[in-house]
Amino acid sequence: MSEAISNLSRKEQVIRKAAELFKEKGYAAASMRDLAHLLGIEAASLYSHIKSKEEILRSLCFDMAAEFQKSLAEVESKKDISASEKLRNGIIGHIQVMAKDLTASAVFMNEHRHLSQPYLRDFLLMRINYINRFKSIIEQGVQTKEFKDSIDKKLAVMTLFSSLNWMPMWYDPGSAIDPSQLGFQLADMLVNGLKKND
Amino acid sequence: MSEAISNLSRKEQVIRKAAELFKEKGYAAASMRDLAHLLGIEAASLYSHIKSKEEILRSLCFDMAAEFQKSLAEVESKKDISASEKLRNGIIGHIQVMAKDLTASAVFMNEHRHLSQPYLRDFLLMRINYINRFKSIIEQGVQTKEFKDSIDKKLAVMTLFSSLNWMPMWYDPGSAIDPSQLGFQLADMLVNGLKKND
DNA sequence: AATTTCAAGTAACGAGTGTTAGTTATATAT
DNA sequence: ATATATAACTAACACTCGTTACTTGAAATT
Repeated sequence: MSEAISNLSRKEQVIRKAAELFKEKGYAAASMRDLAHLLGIEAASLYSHIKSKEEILRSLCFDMAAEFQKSLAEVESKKDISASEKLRNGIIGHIQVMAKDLTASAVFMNEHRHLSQPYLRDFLLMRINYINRFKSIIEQGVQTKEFKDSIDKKLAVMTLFSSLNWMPMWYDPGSAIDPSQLGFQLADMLVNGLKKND
Repeated sequence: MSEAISNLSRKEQVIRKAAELFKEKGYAAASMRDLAHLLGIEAASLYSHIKSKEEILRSLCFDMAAEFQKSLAEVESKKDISASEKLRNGIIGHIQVMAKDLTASAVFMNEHRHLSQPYLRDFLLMRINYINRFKSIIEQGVQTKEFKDSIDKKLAVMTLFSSLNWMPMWYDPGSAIDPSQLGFQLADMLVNGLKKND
């Protein structure tokens, strides 16, 4: 079935262009005719490759979610590691997943709310689960007294996620700082703060 | 002209409801018929109070922008204050402005891109200006050696803004932590980090 | 009591939406 | 050479969109 392969290839072209469009204009404001025009075809022709507009969004959101999941599971699997090291690795992993596809990451973050049920519910459950696993790492760090106990844990974890999730909106992959440095510095800033600690 | 006052009053009711709707569904996905239904009137009746859908968005975005502007100007006006104290005050001020209207803040952050030209251009220029003024505070802190010079300044300021700007998405005003504590802790976390510094 | 203002209503417009049905030209496989 | 699969096309559907023109009943002002 070599059809399947080449079909997938063209389908992925459509999905990637859609990601760019969704990132730029937002899912709701992006029309299928816009997307078709970007690809140089007619709107109806898109349906040779995809089932619906929302199928594109689903595929973008859930593929990213799976990659985040995988990255965090790998960090969690390593035993005998301090909480701050675990947190650092989690942050770096998250950044690396995003850096592999900044466009899809932006869609994942900003457009997931346009998923219909039951997909939206599933998505949000996965997301809460992911956040809670980071929260556990922070709580572990508080217990081992690596981290302050003065800071609200929900605040801490949401601040962390806010910082991570907005990265695709401003990060320029052609800039001086590369993704692995970015992850490292971001982790340092969140764990150690801006202030000199001497 | 008592008409102006009562008209403004009803107009503001419309705008506030619109803010809720825009926050929940996004500007593009929110229809004037949705908004009218929430207010218990017909869609066409909205136009007794507002000129267009986008006028609502403009008013939400630029009113918030003015408040942020005012808050930062006040912080900047205080002389003989360390960079970290200035940054802390800037963060607390920003959070307080947001906390006064979480719904409008969410729209300000997420929906401004649906402004048409030339409003979008104006908005983005104001925003860059605001960000750069925070960046100046950070640079000042690096010069006085309060802050590390190892961290990329763009990264630092964008991380800061990401944290601030996502707050309206998760903060529950009925929760244990109140807005002024939130601002204080957020500032502490970003300046000093999660780690204990002893 | 007469007039004006306010906030709503009805009806409809032109344009744009996602999507379907059915067709066709080109490239590939048999 | 023939059959198949791919990727496009045209035409159209039912629907929703923001908005305008005009009207109406109630409240406030004179």
